[in-house]
Parts: sequence; C-alpha cells; structure tokens
Amino acid sequence: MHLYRSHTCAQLSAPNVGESVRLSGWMHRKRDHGGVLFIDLRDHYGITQIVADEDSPALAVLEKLRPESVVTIDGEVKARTAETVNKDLPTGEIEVFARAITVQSAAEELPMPVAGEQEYPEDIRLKYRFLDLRRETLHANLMTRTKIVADIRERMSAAGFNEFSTPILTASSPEGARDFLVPSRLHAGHFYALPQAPQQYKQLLMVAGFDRYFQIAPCFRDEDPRADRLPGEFYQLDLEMSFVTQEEVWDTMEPVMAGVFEAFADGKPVTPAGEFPRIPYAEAMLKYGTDKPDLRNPLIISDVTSHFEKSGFGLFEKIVGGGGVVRVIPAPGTHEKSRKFFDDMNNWARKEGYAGLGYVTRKGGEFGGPIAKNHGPDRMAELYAELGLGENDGLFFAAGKAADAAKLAGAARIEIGEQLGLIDEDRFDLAWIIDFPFYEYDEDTKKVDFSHNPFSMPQGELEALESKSPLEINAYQYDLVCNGYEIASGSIRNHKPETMVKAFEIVGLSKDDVEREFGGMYRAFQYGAPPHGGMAAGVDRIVMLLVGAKNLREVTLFPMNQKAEDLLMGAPSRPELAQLRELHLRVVEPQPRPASGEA
RNA sequence: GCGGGUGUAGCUCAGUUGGUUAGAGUAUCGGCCUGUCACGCCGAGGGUCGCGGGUUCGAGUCCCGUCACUCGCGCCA
Repeated sequence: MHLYRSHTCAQLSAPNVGESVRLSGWMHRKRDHGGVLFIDLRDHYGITQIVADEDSPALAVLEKLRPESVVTIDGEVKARTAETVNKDLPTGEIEVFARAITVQSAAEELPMPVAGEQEYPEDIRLKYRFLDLRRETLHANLMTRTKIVADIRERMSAAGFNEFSTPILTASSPEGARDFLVPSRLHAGHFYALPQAPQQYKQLLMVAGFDRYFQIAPCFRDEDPRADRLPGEFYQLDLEMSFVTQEEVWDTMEPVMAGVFEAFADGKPVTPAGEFPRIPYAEAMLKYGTDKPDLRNPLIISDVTSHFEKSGFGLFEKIVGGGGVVRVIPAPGTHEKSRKFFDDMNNWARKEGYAGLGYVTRKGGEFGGPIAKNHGPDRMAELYAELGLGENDGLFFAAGKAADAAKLAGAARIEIGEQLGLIDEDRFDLAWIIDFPFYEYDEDTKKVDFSHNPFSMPQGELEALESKSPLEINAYQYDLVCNGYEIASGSIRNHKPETMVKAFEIVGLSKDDVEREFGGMYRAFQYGAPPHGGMAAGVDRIVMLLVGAKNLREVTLFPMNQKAEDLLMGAPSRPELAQLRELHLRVVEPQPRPASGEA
C-alpha cells in the first residue's frame, strides 16, 4: 500500500464499503464523545469522516491531537446507518473506522481557526497565510484562479496567440508609475527596473515578426494600493497583434473575454461576444460620470446646464455663468422616501469631499425642495418632460466645473443605485470605452501631458498632431470595463518614428529624449515595423469579479498588506552590510520629523 | 502625502450618564460522555481595554497626540 494514502478524502463512497484504505490529511474537526470519537479528515479534495472507538488503538492518540494536525489513518470503509448519513458531505454515506494512526505532524494551538468561515484581522491572516489558505473559500478562490488562467491560455492559443516570457530585469522607463529598482552589482550606480508591464517588449516582438503574442505577465508598480489594486505586483493577460485595426482587437478579444466569463460565471448572464457596447470616453464621462461605468446600474446622468442659465436658483445660475455645468441623476420612484433620504445623500456627498448634492423631490407630480421652489414648477415640469421623468421621480443635482460635476454625478449615480437597490448583482456587463483623449491639461504643472499611454497612435496620426489642438485629439485607445471595474486597457500603437517624436514634442520632450528613454523601441521602428496594437487585462480583477470577492487579497496567494509588506516572509527587510557594499549602496536614513515648535 | 472607519481575552464581539472585582460566545487546558457531523455537559486558566499624555475624587468610556489594520482621495500611461 502507498506510504501515505490509497484514496483521497473525497474518493470513498458506498461501493467502497468493506475495503481497507489509508487516508492522509488534516484534522479539520474533532468530535470527542468519550467512548467514540469522530474526525473530519480534510485534504485538498474533500472531507471524510473517521471514527474510532475503544476497540481502536487510534482513539487514545486522536483524543490528544489538536485540530490541523496531519495524520495518516489506516482503516476500514463502513457504511453509515440511515440515520447517520450526512447528505451535505459527498462522502457522507460512508465513514472510515480507524485501525491505526500515524501522526505526521502535530499542530500547536492555532492563532486562527481553519474550520468555519469567520472573519479574522487582515494582519493575522497574512502572517499565517498558510492557515488562511487552508480555509474553504480562499482555497476554492485560488483553485478557481488557476483554472481561469489555464482557460485563458487555451482560448488565447486557440485564437492563434503564442506565449512568450519577457525579461523581469529591465530598464526603467520614465512614463507612468513609480518603478521598483534593482541595483546592479557589475555597474556601480546603475539600476535595473522591474517592468510595469511588458509594453516595450511586446511591441518589439511585433517588430520581430511574431504576429500574435500573449503572456500571463507579472507587472510591478510602486504605487499605493486600493481594494481593486494590489500593492507592488499583479498579473496581466498581456497581448499584442500585428496588422490590425482597433476593431479587430475588439473582435478578437470579445470571444476570449466573454468565453472566460461565461465559463466561470456560474450561470450568471454575461454580455455575449459581438455585443459589447462601444462607448466613447466623452459619452461615458457625461452619462456615467466615469470612464469605468457599471452598466448594471440603469441610472443615466444628463446635462441640464442650459436650463439654469437664467434660473431663480441663484447658485446654479452663478455656476453656469462662470462656465460650470449642471448634471442631474434621476432617483426613480422616490415619492415614498423621507426627507432624511435626500438629506443623507447630501451629507454623503459632503463626507466624500464635495460641496454638496442638491435635490428635487416629486411626489404625485408635486415638486419639493429649494431648487424646485426657486426654479419654479413650470420650468421644473419642462425639465422633467425633457428628461422623461415621471411624477414620482426625484432628481439629484451635481453642479460645478465639468470634471468635478461629472465626478460627483458619477459617484452619486453609484450611491443612488445602491441605495435604491437598482443594481442587479448577478450579471456581468462588459463594454469597451473607446476614443480616449490623447492629451490632457495638467492643472498642477500647467502643461499638456499624455492622458494615458504615450505609445498609442493618435487618431489622425501625424496630420492631427500638426493641425489640431492637442486637447482635441483622441487616441486609438480603449478600456474594457465590467461592472464598474476597468479590467483591460489597450491601444493601437504608434509605430512611426516621426509621429512619435511629434507626439512627445507636444508634451515638451525632444527627439533626443525619445531616443534616450525609449531607445530600443525607437530604433526598432527605423527598420520596418508593422502597424500593431493590443491590450492588457487584469487577471486578478477578472478572478475577483468571477468569484464575487470584494478585495484582491481574496484571490491572491501571498498578498502584501497596504504598506506593501509581506508579513509572512518579512519583506521588505534590511540587507546585510556586505550585500550593500557589493552593490555600491549606502542607506541614507530618513530624518525624523522636527518636533512642533522647532520648525 | 491627506481624509474616513476600526482597535476591549488567541479569535468574534458586548460594555448604559465617567462610578464597586471589565463580561459573553468560541478557542485552549482539565473532567464526564458510544453516533456526532458548528456534538453536548461541568469546571479552570486567559486582559497594560492598541500605546503615550491630559481632564477628573474616579477613565474601557471625555480631550490631545501617536501606532496598527482597513476603505477612499492624491497617485496608478
């Protein structure tokens, strides 16, 4: 017989009754009745009940062992009597009567229990991640993740993509996020950088003629995390295609993305391939107040600025007069909501850091609230008619500079949708957001900068760069969104050196800068580069959506905490002095903050 | 860097208006128990109320500071 097991803890059922078997696993739960004792023996595959009584030499050993100890049980498969069958357990028709036990590894008292799905503090979960990962939900999430990744690989291969691994030690590039740097031993004062994405490499692969590339690629960015953004490192489905328009990228990837979602959506509806809405960025910002709209939310924001150019409501008139806008979010069927509901929304907006959220109530056709009073019932009725709102629909107002109003309206749309229970949780609504602006005006630096990816091709190419105002140029750039999350981002790349130089000139970088910062790629484009484009999809976020997790740590094996510390391995840590010397480094400790009064 | 939330036993939490010795469940340890599957029953141990300072006759409770965890803003092409 095998040293450790003849079966897994999920394999035995009625037909095995009478067999002598050997099982190994963790003691999930122990139920000690004195003369008889039950163990739920758990392994990766499932749970089997072990039973021992006074006829078994295992009884005395099992009584002393703590949960999560690892044991090997030799025993006999017995049918359970009708009253003792456990219908909730796949192996519930049988149990294994223990004849002998080998303790492989006894467990100490646990800092956090494995059995049960209680919540535990994040720092303890991370420090004892190996225990946390034994727990049912997290274990299942990670298994789903590996299946999703395998499924992605199959679909990408079937679509004619080839997987390549690109370097991890590479050069720092000045665009985008903060880099992680790796000091060079051989070159004093020089550093490698970990890739923020394999962006330049995959473009070089296209120049090298590989036509369709993909990779489940680790990416590294030294930025502060969010619930949907891991600190430090994350994985992307990175892909690139030659000789394609952006429409072909979408048409190629819709079946892959819809296919993966459908395969793991557990029957929940998914936007079918070929039917992903394509929403221009400007439209998304107006209608949803964000570039990553949750399309499960039926509320649509409208611009009603023209109604308030001359209004009895002085505040809006003043805002509009100053070049601002007024946006509205409907709150359908709120005639039975109390004043508190509307005031709470206003308080919510203030808490979020906005000036406030105005509102109009409407109950059986009667308008209420200060905005309606000052604006007048006739003009309110006119506004409602234009918006197609009914006699029991409330209306929220976000006013201010266009960008601020859009942001508030977008946040309010989400909040109202949630408060009114308008969002169908059991759906995956996918859509492309397209036509992103190529440049944006940075209020802080008072200059024009790339709004997203500087490697994107501007729509209209060189001619547009030379003839149009930078802020009017869109890029062949697109995001894929799902339920309010950005799950992929991509573009058709700028493969023409002269267009690149011009594009960078507009943000104040010279040809020399381009050659220095993107030397490899710039040089490659001098020797025959195919038009190409692609995208990168956040694997972590896709898994998070599919398993219904609210946080990326629930789908990540060994995540770091919010301060980018690995509490299990103890990273980052201080290196030995000798290591620093070898790397030509010296640490300059940060100065303690001066005590108040000394400054 | 900034703002919100949380912090009481290993863990999940309660703790009134500032008032006697800070409680419960669970886990742990001991005892009992032959059909449980979140087994049950009896008992015990377990606390710098995150930390520091202040107000007060008296602080888990009020004030100030700070730390940890977390969510968000900035940031993330």
